[in-house]
Amino acid sequence: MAHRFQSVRGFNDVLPPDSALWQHLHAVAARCFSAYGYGEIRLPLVEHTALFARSIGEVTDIVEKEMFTFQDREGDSLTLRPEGTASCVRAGLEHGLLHNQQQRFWYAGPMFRHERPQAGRYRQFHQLGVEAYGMAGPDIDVEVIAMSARLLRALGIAGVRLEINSLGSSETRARYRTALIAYLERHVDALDPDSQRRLQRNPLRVLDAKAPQTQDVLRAAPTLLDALDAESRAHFDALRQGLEDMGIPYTVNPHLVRGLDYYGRTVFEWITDQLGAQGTVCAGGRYDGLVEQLGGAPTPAVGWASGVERLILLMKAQGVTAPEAAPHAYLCALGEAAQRQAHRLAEHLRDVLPTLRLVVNAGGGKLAAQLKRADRSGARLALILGEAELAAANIQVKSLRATPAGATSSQQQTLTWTELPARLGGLLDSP
RNA sequence: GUGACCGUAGCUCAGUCGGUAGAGUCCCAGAUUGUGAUUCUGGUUGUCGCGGGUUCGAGCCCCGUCGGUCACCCCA
Repeated sequence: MAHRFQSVRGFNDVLPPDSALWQHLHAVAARCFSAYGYGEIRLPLVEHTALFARSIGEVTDIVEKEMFTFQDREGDSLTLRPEGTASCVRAGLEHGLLHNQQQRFWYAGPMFRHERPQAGRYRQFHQLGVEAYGMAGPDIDVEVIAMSARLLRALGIAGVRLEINSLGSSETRARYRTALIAYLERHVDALDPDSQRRLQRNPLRVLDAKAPQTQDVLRAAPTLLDALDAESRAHFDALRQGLEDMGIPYTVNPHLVRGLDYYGRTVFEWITDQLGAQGTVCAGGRYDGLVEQLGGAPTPAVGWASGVERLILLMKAQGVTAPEAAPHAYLCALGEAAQRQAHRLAEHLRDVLPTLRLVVNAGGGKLAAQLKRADRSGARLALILGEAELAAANIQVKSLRATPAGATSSQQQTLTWTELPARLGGLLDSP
C-alpha cells in the first residue's frame, strides 16, 4: 500500500455529524447578527505581514512567534491572518467605508496561529466576530456585548460569565504602566519567572498571571480602575449602567487585560470553566486608535471575536444538537429496470417536494442489505420498488421508525406513484 | 517554544519475560426469521504511525521524526 498522509499538526477536519452542528451555529449566528443590522464582510485569508505587525503590536507573542508567514513568488512577505480585526479595518479603509460613517460588520472564518495544540486551541481555528465603527459612545459597547449575550443564549450555551474592565485612554495606560512597573520592581523577587519576563516586555500582562505567588504580589498593586482618567471613568460607568439596564449580569475584573496592543477603554471576556485551560469563549473591546494607526482618520471602533471550536465544545458539553438532518426516506430498488425508474422517481419527488431529503440506494444488492442501509441512514421510511411494483406503477412504503404516536415498526402499505408525494409531504419539517 | 502521556484491523482495545499478532464490534456469505431486529455458523480485513539503531530475533528496548491528548506559555 502507498504511504498514507496525516493532517498537518493543529489542522483539523470537521466531519459529519459535527459539521451539522457547525452549520447550525453559523445559521444561528447569521440570524443573530442581522437582527442588529450588521452586514457580513468576507475577508481574504492572506494579508501583507506588516498589517499585523502594525495593528496587533510588534512585541506581542502572536506577531513574534505565532504567525504563518511566507514569501510569495515576488518576494513579498505574506501572512495567514491570525485574527480578523486588522483585515476588517484594512478593508474598511481601502473601500472608503469608514470615513465619517457608521458601519456595522460581522465576519466568520479560519484564523491561523502557530501554537502547540491543546483543548480548544488549534493552529487553524475559526472565529465569529463583529466590529462597529464611527460610534464613540458607551451605548455601542453595550450593543455589541448584548449581541454576544444573545448569541450565546441562542446557541443554548449556559454557564459562561461576563467579565469587564476598562484600560482607559492611552495616556492613562502609559501612566499606569509606569506606576505598575515601579511597584512590581520592588517585589520582583516574589514574582514567578514568566512574570519577571513579562515585566520587561509587556507589564500589563503580569496582571492576569496564574502563578499564586504573583497573585499575592498583585493584591496590593495599584489598579487600572483607580488610575482612570475622568472621561474613561464616565464611559465605563455608563457601560455598566447600560448592561444593568439590559439585565446582563457581569463582574468587574480589574486584572482583565488584552493580549493585542490596539485595545483601550472597554475590554470584556465571556469565560467558562468547562473547557480546561482555554476558558475564554468570546472576547473583545474598544480600539479607538487602530483605524488612525492603519492610515485612516481617527475613528472610534469596538468589536469582539468568538472561537467557534470552543463554542462547539460547549454546545456538545451541554447536549445541544443540530436540527434533524437524517433523510426522510430511503428508496430501495430491486433489479436493473427498477433502479433506473427509482432515480427518475426520486428526481420527480425532489422537484415536487423541495425540502424532502431522499436517498436512493445505489449499486443494487439484496433487499435485506438495502433495508439495513436504509435503517442505518436514519430514514423514517423505506420505499421499496421491485419488479411487481414497477409493473403496477406502485410502491411499497415501510415505516422504519416509530412515529410519535407510537405505531409499531412493521407498518407497511402500498401506494401508487401519484399518491406518494402526499405521503412523503406529511414527513416534512414544519417551517 | 517547554514538559508529561499516547499511536496495534474501518472503530474500541488486549498483546505477559523481546520469539514474525488477537478479542469485541463493523462488514460479507449462509442458516433461522415476519423483506431491516434477535440468535447461530463460517469468512475478509494489519507496511503494529514513519525512519534508523541494538539483537540470532523488536509491536515490546534505544534514538529521531510525524500525528494525537493535556498542562505551561499564549489566546478565541
